[in-house]
Amino acid sequence: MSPIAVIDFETTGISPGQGARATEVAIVLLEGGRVVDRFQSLMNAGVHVPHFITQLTGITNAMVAAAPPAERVMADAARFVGDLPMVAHNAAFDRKFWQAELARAEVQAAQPFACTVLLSRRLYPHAPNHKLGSLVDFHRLPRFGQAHRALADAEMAAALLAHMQHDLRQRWRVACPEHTLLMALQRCAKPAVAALLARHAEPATA
DNA sequence: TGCCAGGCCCTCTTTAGGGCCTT
Repeated sequence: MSPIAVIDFETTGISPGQGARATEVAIVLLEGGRVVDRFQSLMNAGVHVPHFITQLTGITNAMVAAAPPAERVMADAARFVGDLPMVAHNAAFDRKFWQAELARAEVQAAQPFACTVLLSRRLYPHAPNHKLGSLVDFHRLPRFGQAHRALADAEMAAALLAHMQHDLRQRWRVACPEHTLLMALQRCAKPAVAALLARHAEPATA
């Protein structure tokens, strides 16, 4: 199975269009259901970290001030990812920051993003909700480190993705749940999910 | 003055509204 880069950002706010900047990025490479490599760094974008964000993440202004410049971190992150397809939990959020921070670093960003929220809504419609922590508990997956830190959340998103790929193989008989299938699945209208998975299922053996 | 994200998705919908999800 081809590797997938699972990413998570910690930021100063909700939208780069409103001036929010990244404070930390973590990326884990998932291959064959296992994490095979990791990238993590705080970054200094020269902005103030709101008190609310420090309470949520534990990331302080002093930590960010001591971190390497955001442009250098993002250039390193882009080299780490290469042209691998990407996954994030609520990918619309992380994709916005990935593209905005890479643009500031003058680095191209063309990776396709799949979203574990959209996938979870299709594969597990009976989950109590689709927050990352709730899904980790719902599927009885291990927790990693401090929630709302980038590496811990990226590890949990990767564990969730690996669990989805396992279920696609075991429950829906999908032989090869690669990133292209994940992209098709997350775009698929919910009533058509079963038909899509059936088209990708291995033929039943006699 | 008052507002300030945005894409997805459900429903008391479709000429709309509001909750979810991320920090």
